[in-house]
Amino acid sequence: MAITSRDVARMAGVSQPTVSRVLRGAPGVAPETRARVLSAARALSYVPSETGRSLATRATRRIGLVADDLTNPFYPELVEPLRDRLEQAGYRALLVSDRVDDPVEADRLADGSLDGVVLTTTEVGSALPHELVRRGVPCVLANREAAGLPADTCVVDNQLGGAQVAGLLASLGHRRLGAVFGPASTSTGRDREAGFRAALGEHGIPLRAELVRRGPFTHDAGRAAVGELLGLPAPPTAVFCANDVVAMGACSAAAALGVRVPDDLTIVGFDDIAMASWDVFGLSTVRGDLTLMADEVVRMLLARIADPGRPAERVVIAPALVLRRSHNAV
Amino acid sequence: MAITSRDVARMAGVSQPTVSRVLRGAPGVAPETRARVLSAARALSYVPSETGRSLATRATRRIGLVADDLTNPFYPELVEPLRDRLEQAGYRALLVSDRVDDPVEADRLADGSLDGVVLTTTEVGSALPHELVRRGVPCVLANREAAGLPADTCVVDNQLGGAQVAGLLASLGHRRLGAVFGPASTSTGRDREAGFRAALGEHGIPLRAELVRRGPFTHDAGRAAVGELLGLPAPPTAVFCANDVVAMGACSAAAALGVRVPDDLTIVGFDDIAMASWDVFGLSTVRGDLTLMADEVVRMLLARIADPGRPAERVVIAPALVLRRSHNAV
DNA sequence: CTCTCGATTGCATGCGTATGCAGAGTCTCG
DNA sequence: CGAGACTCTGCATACGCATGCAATCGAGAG
Repeated sequence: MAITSRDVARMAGVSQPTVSRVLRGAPGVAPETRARVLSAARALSYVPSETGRSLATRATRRIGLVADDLTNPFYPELVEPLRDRLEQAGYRALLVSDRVDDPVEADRLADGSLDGVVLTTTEVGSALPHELVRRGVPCVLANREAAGLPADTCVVDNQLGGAQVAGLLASLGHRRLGAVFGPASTSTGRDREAGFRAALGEHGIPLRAELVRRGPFTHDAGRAAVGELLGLPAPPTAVFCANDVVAMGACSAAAALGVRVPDDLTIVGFDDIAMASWDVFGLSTVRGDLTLMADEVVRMLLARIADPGRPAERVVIAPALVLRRSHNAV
Repeated sequence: MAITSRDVARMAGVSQPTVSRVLRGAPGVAPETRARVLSAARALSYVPSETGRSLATRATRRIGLVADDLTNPFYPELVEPLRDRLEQAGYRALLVSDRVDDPVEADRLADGSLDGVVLTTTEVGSALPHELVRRGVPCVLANREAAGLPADTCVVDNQLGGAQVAGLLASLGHRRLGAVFGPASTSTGRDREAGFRAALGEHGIPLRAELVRRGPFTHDAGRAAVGELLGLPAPPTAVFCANDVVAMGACSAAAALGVRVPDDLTIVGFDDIAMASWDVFGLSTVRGDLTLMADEVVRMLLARIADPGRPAERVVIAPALVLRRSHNAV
């Protein structure tokens, strides 16, 4: 059915291995032969079968990018530079969904169709990364980390980021703070909270339990949580949100209740996704350099593919406050 | 290195083909043998090689989803139901980037690593879909269509949607209309514009050239365009935007200039992405049922894989106005 | 003119799985 | 008790490409 290297060989009057050598640019082929093969290949629209090649070389030049929820705009923004870097390195990036609950997911990632995997939505208790490491699948954790896992990791310093927000709110004079933290099952949610709380403590600012909410990294969670906070008798003057999407939910809550941002309420997010800079939000937030993260992740992944036995690395990226218009002094 | 069916066979004391039969659930294997094989497979953490299987069966059970720009939230929302439906049908969905300019992209999609392709970001002049059809790669166009291409297609009735918006604005009494149309190189951009213009004509409402802008489907394009329109001596009272992201750019422009929505400016988008319902936007827009689109696309793709010679189908999905708070009567 | 060496190219085979076919038992029925 | 039917299982091979090794050819050296 499909055209194979044999068809090309027949047409060019050479053997199949010669076709293989020409198309891979292998040395030791006479220029005249090379030209004849290339011309035959073009005439037949021949495309080497990835399957055949993979079977023979035992490498697929494909990397799986595992992202749970693409409708969270953070992930496309992380996936994009990862894809670029991988492509530069001669690998194709394949986005696969993360059905953490599904035990066959590990099988799917370990079925030999991928040379490596980048996990971006690992949870603290996820079995997937352990499973992959156990099976010897080269694997890098990006964005989120898993405790006690000897795997290459690249994360933003979320604790420092949380502390930076605490410092900002303290310097603005806020004393009645609210927070919508992310899931404790994620290192991002946990670390941002820990850094925020610790730094608040250093500034001698309390964080009252009744002004703290917790939820998934979604707009609706932020909207519901901040809606509640704003309905309290003594609402907070500032809210730290687990990430930008949650912060936008906070903006929604404020908009719905007629609360002005930043006049009546300071909102700070985390991630600095592209939307954060839209005028309707003008969100003050914390930025981690995802391009740098992609660089490091790809570097580590390629190193591990080349040498599966190398010790695991952990790269931490410094965050930076991005000050826009959603914060105000008291 | 990796565990193969031979290893399992050796451990279970059977032949390799028997292992293959057991793991595929083929009939004609004694229950006792089946149990021994399964136990050996489990003990060895054996996962059948997708590559070997693909080579033997000449099918990969993988479908490529081609989406140009995942940072446009519309695409994740289309990709998600597509992925679900494909998975239900026993296929894996692989998101691949669309480098339309790159001529090797067609090769990558036709290298035998995919059983079929869904194109979501086709442009009118794209060579890719023609190339795929020519090479016999089963292929469905979703969301956007390409003229004169005998390929299965599923689109929203964009002309009707544009007409519905025109009707809405007319009924609200708007007479000084602005528009930010999408690229003429996309069927969505072109058809929405055509339907809008035609219906305006029927209502006897002019669309002045100086109030029309055109640009890509991005926030920044909408922001810039509407910023210009609002700066005119006689700005429009309503703007129809090519899609929701552009409409959100319009919201940004209004916010930046202190123009109130909908009091001073009516904004209508297209697509009804999830963000459109956020309180900060409350965007009135046009909805196409992407779940239905995914159903139809997958149905057509599977039918074509089963019978490559079948005639091409074209399914059109009816749009519906979604009225929120970004529109107002004059 | 013969020998050696290098440049090309073909041969044979392996990668891991699926499958048609044959062979070995087992069972049943006459 | 024998034969045909049926159930299992193994054998052989194909899928498309890559690669080690041998073979061939030509050219330059001696």
